Amino acid sequence: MATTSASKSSSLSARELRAWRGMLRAHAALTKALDADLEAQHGIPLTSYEVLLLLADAPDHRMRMSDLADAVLLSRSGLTRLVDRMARDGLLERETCDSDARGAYARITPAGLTLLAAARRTHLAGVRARFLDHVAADEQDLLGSCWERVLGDSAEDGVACG
Amino acid sequence: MATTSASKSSSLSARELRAWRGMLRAHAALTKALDADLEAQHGIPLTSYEVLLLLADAPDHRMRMSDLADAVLLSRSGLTRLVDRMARDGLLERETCDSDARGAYARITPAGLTLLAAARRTHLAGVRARFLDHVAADEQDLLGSCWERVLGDSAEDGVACG
DNA sequence: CAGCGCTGGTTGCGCGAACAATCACTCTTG
DNA sequence: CAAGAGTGATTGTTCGCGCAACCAGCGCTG
Repeated sequence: MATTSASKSSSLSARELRAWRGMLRAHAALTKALDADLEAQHGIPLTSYEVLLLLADAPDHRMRMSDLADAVLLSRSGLTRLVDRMARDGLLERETCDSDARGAYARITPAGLTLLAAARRTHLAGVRARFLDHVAADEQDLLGSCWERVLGDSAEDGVACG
Repeated sequence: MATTSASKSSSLSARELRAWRGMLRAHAALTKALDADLEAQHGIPLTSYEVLLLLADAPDHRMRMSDLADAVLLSRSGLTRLVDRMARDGLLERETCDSDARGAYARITPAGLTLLAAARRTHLAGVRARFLDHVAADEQDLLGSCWERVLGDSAEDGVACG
C-alpha cells in the first residue's frame, strides 16, 4: 500500500496513523505536562493561565465574557465558573459594561498580572522545551499551514456530502 | 534556531504561535467533531470507540485493563468506569485472568464488533475528511516525525536536563 | 412606549475523569 | 509457610465542563 491512494478502505495506513494518533498523543502529553508545570509552580491550571494571558494582552486589560469563552475554547457556562474561581482568588474581577447592561467584562487585577508574569516564563519555557525545540522553523511553518487548512474546513459544519 | 534565536524572550513568534496554538485549536475542533459524529450516528463517545477498536485488533479480542488504560490515555479508574458502561451496554464483557487472579480482561462482544464495524466507517471517514485530506502524504510523514520527537522527549519525565 | 424576539450571562443538573484510599492477590524473604 | 512489600483493579470523592433552562436587558416594530 505504498501510495495512500487505493486504501480508502477500512483502516489507515501506517503513515496516516503516525500523523493522526501521533497528534492525539502529543497533544495529551503536552497539555498534561504543561498543566502540571503551572499547577506545581504557580498553583493555577492551564485554562486559568490562558485567561490571564488573553486579558493581559487585551485593551484595558479586560475582555467580554463571550469573547473570552470563544478564545479559550470553553462554553459560556464553563467560562462563567472559571471566572468565578479566578475572581475568588483575586486574579481578576468582574466589571459591568456601561454600554450594555447585560454584558460583563473580566478584568485582570494587579495580582493577576504579577502571577502571569511569573507563570508566563514557566509556560513559555515548557512550550519551547517540550514542543517548539523539537520542531524546526520551517516545520513550524508547515504545521501552521496544516492547522489553517484543517481549521478552515472544520469551521464549516460537518463532513457534509462526500 | 536560525532566525528565531534572539527571541527566547517573553513571548512566542508569530510562527511559533501559529504552530502551537494551531495544534490546540485543531485538536479541540477535531476531537469535538469526531466525537459528535460517533455520538450522533452510533450512540457512543469517542473514548468507547477507541476501546472497541483496540480490543478488536488485539489477540483473542481482549486486553488487560491496565494496558487498555494506557492505550486510550485514560487513568486506571477512568477505564474501570468506562468498561462498566460499555459492559452494561453489551459492547464488551469482563473476563478473569487465569494466570493472575487479580487481573481482568476486557473482551469485545459480537455486538461490540458489529457496532465497531459501522462506527469504524464513520470515524475513518471523519478523520479523513476533517484531517488527513488536508495533509499531503509527505506532510503526514513530517508530522509523524515531529510527534515522535515530541513524545520521545516528554515520555522521559519533566523538562529535566539532558 | 408597550409588546416581543434576540442576545449576554448565570444557574441547575448530570457526566466523565482524576486522585487517593482500598481490596484482592502475587511474589519475595527469612 | 507466614509476614510484608508490591501490583492489578475497583470504589469514594471531588472537580471541571457542557447542555438546557433561565433571567435580564437590548432593540425592533407598530
